[in-house]
Amino acid sequence: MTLPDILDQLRGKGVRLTPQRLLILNAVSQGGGHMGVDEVFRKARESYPYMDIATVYRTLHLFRRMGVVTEVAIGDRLHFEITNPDAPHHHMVCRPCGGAYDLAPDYLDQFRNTLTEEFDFEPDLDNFTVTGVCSTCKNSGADAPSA
Amino acid sequence: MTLPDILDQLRGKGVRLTPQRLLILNAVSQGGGHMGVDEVFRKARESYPYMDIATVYRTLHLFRRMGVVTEVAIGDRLHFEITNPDAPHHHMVCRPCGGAYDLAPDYLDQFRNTLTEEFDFEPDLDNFTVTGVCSTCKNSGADAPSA
DNA sequence: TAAGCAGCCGCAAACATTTGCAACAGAGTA
DNA sequence: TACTCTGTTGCAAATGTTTGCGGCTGCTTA
Repeated sequence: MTLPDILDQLRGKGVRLTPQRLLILNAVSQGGGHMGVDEVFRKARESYPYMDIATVYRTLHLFRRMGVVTEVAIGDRLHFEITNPDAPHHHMVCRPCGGAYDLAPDYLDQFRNTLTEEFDFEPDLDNFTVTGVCSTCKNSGADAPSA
Repeated sequence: MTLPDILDQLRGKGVRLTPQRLLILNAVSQGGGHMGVDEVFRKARESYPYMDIATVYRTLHLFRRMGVVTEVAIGDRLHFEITNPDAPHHHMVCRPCGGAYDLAPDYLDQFRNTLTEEFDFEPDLDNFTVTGVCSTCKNSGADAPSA
């Protein structure tokens, strides 16, 4: 999914492409991994100093609704990445170190089936995040209880 | 787990029992289900009009750290319930209607085992919430995409 | 290219939550 | 009971996020 593809997709849904939106999309796509809201804001403001933080929030939420970006909860803050429909994945976020790891979707398939079959509950598992403690932190004792 | 038991448990951990904390604990336990922060605040303020919202936040977070209450994310707001160690459970939260359903822990056991064995990642599945669409909302079309 | 409209932007205020600080109050000790 | 120490409270300010509103602009039609 390249940037031009994403722009076509947005245009197709009737989303107006403003300079602000292009800057925000660029910021997320160039950020590499998962970008925090303030990172996106600062990066976009480098090119356009009048950029408003409210616009960043509104635009990121719009992009999420449109499926263009995916949000990942890291700590108690939301981060965003470009959605890649060719390689959907979930996330494992390490509480002690804040690291985010990708998780292939099939690890959750069985869980999804169970909820659907047993409870007729359709879980939101397109974009799923599980927090915990990663191997590195576990071995360094970073999550040792303090009592 | 009765209230006196909880108080003993807190005292045992060296937590100071102030009138404000007792009121907040009472509010959560009398609320029945999952209480929002403002619900706890309003209920506690009925008995003590000087109750401060900051105290409510600080106390609920303290109780959570102590394992006395459990937090459940409903929508984008946190709710709290008294922890019941005899019947641990997870939650399914319906996005359209905000309903919260209990989920027995064994539905997640296999998922936990997989993450631990494959990735040496220790997930936080003591208090797990999965959002989605419940049976009722699914059948009434409450979550139908608006195109 | 010009005009019109729906939707977007920047601003400021509202809201939810967290934090710093000085005064206060449990709980232990004498 | 009086004293002391440490942790808690209420207040207010800071922070992160959302929303209302008037003016502006991308996009479409002619």
